[in-house]
Amino acid sequence: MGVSEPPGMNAPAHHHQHQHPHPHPHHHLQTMGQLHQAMANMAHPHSLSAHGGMACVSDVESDPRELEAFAERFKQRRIKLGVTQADVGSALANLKIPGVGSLSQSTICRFESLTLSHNNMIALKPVLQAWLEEAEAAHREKSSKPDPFSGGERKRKRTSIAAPEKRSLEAYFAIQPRPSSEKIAAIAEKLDLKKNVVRVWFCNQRQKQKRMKYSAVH
DNA sequence: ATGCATGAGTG
DNA sequence: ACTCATGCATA
Repeated sequence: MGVSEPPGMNAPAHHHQHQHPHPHPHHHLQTMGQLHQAMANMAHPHSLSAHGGMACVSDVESDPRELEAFAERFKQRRIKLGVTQADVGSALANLKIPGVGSLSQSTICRFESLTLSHNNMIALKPVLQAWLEEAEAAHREKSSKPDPFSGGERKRKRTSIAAPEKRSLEAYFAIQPRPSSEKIAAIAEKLDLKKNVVRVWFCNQRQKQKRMKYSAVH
């Protein structure tokens, strides 16, 4: 696993982070810069109050501030170990935690930048924390272990919605975030896009609104 | 880092 | 048909 992470610099604008699953014609510096928002949430807890029985199935009690702090620490320590987001994702499978397999670079990235839903963050935290501990322990032992991994193949194409169309969609979304199937069809025709593309766009837009960073009062 | 997409689960 | 967690492909 000793994939290296080039000491990246941050460019405030846009940068790429490439964790090459396989050799590529061009290289990028891996960098990451995330603005930190200072959020002052109050979400306050603990009222140990007594509520009758205890039949609850989920009492996720983790404040946003705690998560934010963890994500930040996680990222720094991960980089310190010289491990990429993609490496973390695949290494998770080696932890053999029941019901936990590997994750993609995307998901690790989103965890670090808090662009996942609150529940998703809560669910992933213990797993990533476990990985981090293992990784740091192994690092101390420094028992070098090579890991020959090979790449994959290229497949799918990604449709891209042009800026003008995107602006229209945003306008529609503003007035109606959940258009009916027929409304979607109408929009699709006006913008000359496939109906399914429009439908998925709305779904993703809604999901975006629910991400930690933008959803919680900030 | 992020846009568009899939699939499981729910109603 | 939607939500939610997640990922491939790409900027």
